[in-house]
Amino acid sequence: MNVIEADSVSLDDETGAERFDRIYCELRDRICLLTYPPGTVLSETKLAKEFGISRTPIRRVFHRLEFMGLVQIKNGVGTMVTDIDLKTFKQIYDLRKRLAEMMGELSPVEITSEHIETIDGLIERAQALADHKGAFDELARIANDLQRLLSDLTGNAPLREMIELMYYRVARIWYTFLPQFGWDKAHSGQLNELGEIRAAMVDSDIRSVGHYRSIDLQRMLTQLGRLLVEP
Amino acid sequence: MNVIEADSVSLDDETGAERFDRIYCELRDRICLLTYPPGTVLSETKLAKEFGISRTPIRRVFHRLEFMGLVQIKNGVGTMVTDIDLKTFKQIYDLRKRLAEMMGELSPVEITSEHIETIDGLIERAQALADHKGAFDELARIANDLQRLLSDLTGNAPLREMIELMYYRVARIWYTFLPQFGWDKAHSGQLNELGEIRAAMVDSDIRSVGHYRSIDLQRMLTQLGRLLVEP
DNA sequence: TAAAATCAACCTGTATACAGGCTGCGCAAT
DNA sequence: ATTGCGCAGCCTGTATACAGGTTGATTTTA
Repeated sequence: MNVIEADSVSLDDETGAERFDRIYCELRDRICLLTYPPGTVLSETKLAKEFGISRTPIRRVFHRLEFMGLVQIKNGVGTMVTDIDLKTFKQIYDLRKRLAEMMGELSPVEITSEHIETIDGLIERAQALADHKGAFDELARIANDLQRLLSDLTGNAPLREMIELMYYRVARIWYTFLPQFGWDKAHSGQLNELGEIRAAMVDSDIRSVGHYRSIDLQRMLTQLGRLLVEP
Repeated sequence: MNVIEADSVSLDDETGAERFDRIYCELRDRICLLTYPPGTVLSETKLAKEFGISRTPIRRVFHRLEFMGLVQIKNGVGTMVTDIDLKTFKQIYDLRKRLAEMMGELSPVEITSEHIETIDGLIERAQALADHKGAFDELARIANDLQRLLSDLTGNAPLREMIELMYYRVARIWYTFLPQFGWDKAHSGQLNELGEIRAAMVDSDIRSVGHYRSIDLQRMLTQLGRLLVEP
């Protein structure tokens, strides 16, 4: 009971902007983690009821998600989670590779011990998955958190916004392909990237951080291409 | 009277989405062409009256403009046209230089005779300004149209979106500085860029188009730096 | 039976009343 | 004269009724 009370009190305290962010992040994550897979129809009314508010603020969130490219709003039909064709997927990955390289070149920030601790935490979480074959959802969450860490290391604010935008636009598609790679490959691949990036971070070499990130995006594309050709 | 009738008929025919785009572009251009200079407070109610609609669709436009970084919405205060500090301005220009280079490298499109005709039209308009000292607004409109042409030449759709986003985010600031450069420098500079880009286009060399664009953005930064140091 | 019209049930879009936040003016107390 | 309070008038935020669009099942008709 106390927990519930404390929870509702903290919810009452939040401003309109904070609530907007909370609901926006919640829905974004549901889309990116495939709680709402591509094609899902979202209803303003139902979500308004779920969050205990009216349609108006939900509509605002929907329009932002549409701007991010995560949903498509159709009058009279509904708001649907978008899918991405392979051509666009590759275009975004090509772009992300370049943006990753730029991360270390445009106004880089100083790497602190906090950053190192954060990535150490991610590595620990990834290593802990060795005995949990098939925990793709935790793998995706770690990828989310790694992206957040890399955002912190991107000093050029507009560049950071774009990198995030492109990340969230394809995250769910990447997540869709993940199981097809097989658990071992996906798991070891993530551990590998985390290790490379950590090494670059302890050297305070943001340029290398971006470089490894770029390489890993290319690796993803290559593996995907192999997957699409062979079977 | 007939004109008014025809006008109102065409307005009645447009869908909600078309009206949204029309009003969005209208307000965006008013901001970029300094009809609403930075700091201007926009009122939902007044604009709703001006366009003959209710606050709701205007709010949608406002939220999009906020996402584009052109306005800031403050509860209880109003919706204000944003200003940009010099640090952010430089960050965006650094980013735009890189994006311009990428334009020719990521999935370039084929240059058609239509594209050539378009830039020839722009060059004509710019040359026609030789006898109109101080027509900075037409200079800005030509720059807008050039940006639109370059968008057409950008095959990578997400990259195109980003280039446009960053263009509109700083366009009004660039326009603010323009008169300080002096008419002759601003005018000849634009003619120069148009000529360079046209030459690259007739060679079907999009890579060079992007390169010249990048160079011109750097030139702008250099001139601005000189302006900020000397006086 | 097959095709066409109908309509009910859902969706988003719009208008509007009301709630809540911010600012600055004016008045009162010190 | 100055400081503080209160409130009017503006703003955006929210809830909600209604308008308009879309779809698909159902009924009607040839």
